[in-house]
Amino acid sequence: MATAKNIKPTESELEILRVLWDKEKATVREVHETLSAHKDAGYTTTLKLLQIMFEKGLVKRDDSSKTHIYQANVSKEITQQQFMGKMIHSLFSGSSTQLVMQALGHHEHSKEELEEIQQLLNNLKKQ
Amino acid sequence: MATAKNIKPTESELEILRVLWDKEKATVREVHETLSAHKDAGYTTTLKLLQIMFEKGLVKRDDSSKTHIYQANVSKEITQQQFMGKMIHSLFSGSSTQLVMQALGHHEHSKEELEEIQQLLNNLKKQ
DNA sequence: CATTTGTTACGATTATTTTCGTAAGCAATA
DNA sequence: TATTGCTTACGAAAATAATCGTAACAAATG
Repeated sequence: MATAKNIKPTESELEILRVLWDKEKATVREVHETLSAHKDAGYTTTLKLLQIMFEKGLVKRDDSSKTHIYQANVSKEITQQQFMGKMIHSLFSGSSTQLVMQALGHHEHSKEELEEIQQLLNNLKKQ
Repeated sequence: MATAKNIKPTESELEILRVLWDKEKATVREVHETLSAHKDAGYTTTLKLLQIMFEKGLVKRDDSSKTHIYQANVSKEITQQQFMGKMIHSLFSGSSTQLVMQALGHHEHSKEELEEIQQLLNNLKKQ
């Protein structure tokens, strides 16, 4: 089971993916140590989850040495898009504009960030 | 169990909330009929779900007549914010700006919509 | 009045997700 | 060599979510 397109990671799987996206490569222990900061589950729980994710193709691993080394097998960008799509559909009646307005209106954005958004907006308007 | 702040609706519950947000008030049958369009589950499944949601405070109901009339008890806006917050945290490293850019970049927006966003952006820049 | 139809209540089953306990193996080290 | 520590594998329990079957009842209808 090499690649896993359109497989939706569960909540816990997402937490692990976040660690892997951040670290690029990691052992079970490293992942578990990182998660431990704000969650408490046993080591074997993390291990099992990674094994399941491997089955699904969400991660790949190098098992050439005793201690396996894991790596994400789905990109952060694709996963973001997947979840965004789902969210737009289920909470914003399919309108990504509504979602954008919501996010803009209800969260803090620095001057620099607003400018960054303005740039992108300008580009889009040119089309 | 009157109000249910910070209770996260499940996938199925969200589907039902969508119907209720749209219809304002509805009987179990109406909800079920609507869902039937793109999902197939038995009538009692929808009923049970609505009963559970009532327990949790996600919906309220008028049971003065035999056929109960349900109504959402959490607003679409609050729910949107909840999910957005979760998403920003779990997939965009806490940056709502990144989320906005993603949504702007990867989805279609009409000229009118872009203008609408520009308006909001202008307002934000004034602060 | 008897029957059919539509409704709620609710226990129970099934499916999915999360968690953990235990076994087995290997490698470092006492 | 024996022990200790860290690792994977894996079955199974616990927790959560979704589904349905059946009973009970009331209102409409024949």
